[in-house]
Amino acid sequence: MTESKEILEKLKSAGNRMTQVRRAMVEILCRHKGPISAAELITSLKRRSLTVNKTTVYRELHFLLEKRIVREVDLLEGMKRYEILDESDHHHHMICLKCRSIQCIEMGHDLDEIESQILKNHDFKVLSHTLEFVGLCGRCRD
Amino acid sequence: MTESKEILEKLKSAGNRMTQVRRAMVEILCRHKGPISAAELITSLKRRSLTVNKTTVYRELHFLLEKRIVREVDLLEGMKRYEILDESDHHHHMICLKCRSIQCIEMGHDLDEIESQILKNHDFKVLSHTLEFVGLCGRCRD
DNA sequence: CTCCATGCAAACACTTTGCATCAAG
DNA sequence: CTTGATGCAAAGTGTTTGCATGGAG
Repeated sequence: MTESKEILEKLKSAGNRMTQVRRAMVEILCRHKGPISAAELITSLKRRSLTVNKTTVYRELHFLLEKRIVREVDLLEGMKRYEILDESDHHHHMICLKCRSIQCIEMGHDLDEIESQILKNHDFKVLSHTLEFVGLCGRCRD
Repeated sequence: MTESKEILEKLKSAGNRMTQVRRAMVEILCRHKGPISAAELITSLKRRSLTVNKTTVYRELHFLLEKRIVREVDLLEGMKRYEILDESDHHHHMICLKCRSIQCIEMGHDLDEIESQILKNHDFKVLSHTLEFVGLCGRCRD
């Protein structure tokens, strides 16, 4: 789990304002396992007695996106999800068709070989990829 | 390129009505390389002097989806794309960041090994996956 | 003639924008 | 005090629904 304190320090020392919403959102994003949606963030904030307008949440997410604190994840649900961006932690997701649970899965550099092949064979320089696995988790297969 | 004639025959002999819109949409989907959006379909139809309401296009796409003629593709653009579903043609996409072009890339069963590892190590049965490569095509790298 | 297909308007879900107000530093 | 953060209402975008009409078989 990435430390929210570190991130907040970094933002502060870069001259960004430290507001209640910003602090709370970074903390929630750090604690939450798996990517979280704007709506879920609002619920989480409310649980901390912080009633925040959706506009503010979306704007803060854009801010964190721009600062490369979070990254956007699209799991084909018709909405975006966000998770802390940690360059050293390359992972993908497993989405259960039944219970809709989302687990992360470490992947290392399994696609590096494929991506260098793509450059050779297709003259296309891969900068990033999205890879999500859809299926059934153990509990839902019983 | 999948033959639209075949698909239309199949649909007809299964007792489905053959309308101008259905015929045209299947043809466009077959001819178009790479996944196409609802809006692009409407433009394509207009080029054939067929002015079709978006509702009709969405409904026809759902119909083709249900009949497993097409599949949905999400390239993180905020809208869905559709392409002819051909079980024997397992491919993914390369999306250029600059020109937004979409190329298909054959992939065979490169992820089978990873997916059986996932079942073993994470007790998660992968049924399908999404894999898209984002980067720069040859022309845009010059 | 019987249904499925279609168009239109309106609703929907998620996200963004404009503008006035608020609060961090 | 200054500027970035916030709330609210409205607009935007992609998609879906309800309902009446139209056309394939």
